[in-house]
Amino acid sequence: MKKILIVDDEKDILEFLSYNLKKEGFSIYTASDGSEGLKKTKKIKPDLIIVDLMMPKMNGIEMCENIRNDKKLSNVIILFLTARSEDYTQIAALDSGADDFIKKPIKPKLLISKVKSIMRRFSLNKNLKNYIHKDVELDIEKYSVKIKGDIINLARKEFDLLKLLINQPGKVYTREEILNDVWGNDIHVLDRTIDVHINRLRDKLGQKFIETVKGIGYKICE
Amino acid sequence: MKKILIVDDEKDILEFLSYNLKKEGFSIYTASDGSEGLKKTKKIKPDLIIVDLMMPKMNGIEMCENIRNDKKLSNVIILFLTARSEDYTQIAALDSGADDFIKKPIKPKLLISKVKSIMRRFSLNKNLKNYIHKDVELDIEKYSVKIKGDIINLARKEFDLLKLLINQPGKVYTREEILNDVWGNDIHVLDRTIDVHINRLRDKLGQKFIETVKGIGYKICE
DNA sequence: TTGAATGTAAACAAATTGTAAACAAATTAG
DNA sequence: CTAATTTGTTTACAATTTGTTTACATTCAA
Repeated sequence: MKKILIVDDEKDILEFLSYNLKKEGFSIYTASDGSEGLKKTKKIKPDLIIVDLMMPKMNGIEMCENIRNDKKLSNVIILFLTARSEDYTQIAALDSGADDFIKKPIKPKLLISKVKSIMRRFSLNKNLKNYIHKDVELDIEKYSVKIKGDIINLARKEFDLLKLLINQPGKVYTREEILNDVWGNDIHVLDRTIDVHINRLRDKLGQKFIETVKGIGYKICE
Repeated sequence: MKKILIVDDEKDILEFLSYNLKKEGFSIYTASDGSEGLKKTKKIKPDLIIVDLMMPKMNGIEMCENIRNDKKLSNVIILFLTARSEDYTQIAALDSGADDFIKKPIKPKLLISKVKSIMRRFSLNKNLKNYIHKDVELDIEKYSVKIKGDIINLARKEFDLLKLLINQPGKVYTREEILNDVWGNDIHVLDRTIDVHINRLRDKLGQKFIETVKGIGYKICE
């Protein structure tokens, strides 16, 4: 289910948006200012954020810039909510990395079709809790992996790596992507470390489960 | 360089938009109605299309639906140009697959930051583009190439080379262009290396897929 | 016909990856 | 707390793949 984080200091608006979007089957999370919004973004990893431009503590633009500078979060879609439609404000917001605007007063139908339209456009990141591909079954909450029903033991890094790859079987993940996602962008580790973990995963999952794309990276066989 | 196609029946607006976007370094193409717009979209493969909602022959929504239904074109960004901001119209347009709106009267600064913003957003996803030409299907994300549905294995340079050529079937790419694009302008490699890779591609894709233009370079047969 | 451009196979060079083992760090058990 | 165990990282080297050059054959247009 798609997760939407709504960030606004006006309670009325939070409730209004929550109600309308929940009806459409989205998972709704809320925050009442930019810094809380940023924290929740990191924690929840929503698919889309609706954020008001003017808020106390940290305004929408700052929050947006913060998110865009974090590689782990950079794929989230950001919609700005704005009472004013002054060009100056819009330009600053767009430059900070916002994807689109919703203008107040908010019209439910327009809101929903805008959200759906932009979601469709970016609908690549699944945030499922369990992944099943071929004989391999991955339970994120339990941190466990089964092959044909039998539980096998994976070390944490092996698990995280598998979790990333299994997200989109067939998609090639570059070593850079893997490092960013599994290790984080500020941790320094050699590329070859990935290869070693891939090797260990292969020992445990079978040699044919993960495929090498030479010069690029690794992917899970479809 | 990013290519933008502008579709509008009013000459003034075409010129106004062209002028402002050219200044920003975009390659601008124009069309004066939906059906011409659709033809040029297929030919030019722009990165972004700005299209007026109301036009003779084929209106913006029809054009948009046509483009979204064509697998080969489905990655283009579409911005609607609209005089009125009626909800009904907007919703209809969004359902047709538009990515955003620009309202008349157009303010240059706002237009440019909107275009840049959405370009930036989508350039993150540019790797998701797929190319299909004749029996050959190229999936950038999966780094895989299919011929009549069968996956074949290409080395990295072969893949990059094919990716370039298939971008515009029929267009002749000079060796210089190929070197710049596939190898980069600071890497020194003999021209003949290209010929060898072309030769290997032909072995894998069939002899008739890539055509030699003697004294100039190579192109993919239309 | 002739010469430059291209096709092509093979030789050679460079790069990438697999893998085992050593080493380091973190975690767990006692 | 310390030792044992597990997990994570680096390293070294072999195997393999990929990339480039070379040499000679062939083609095509002037």
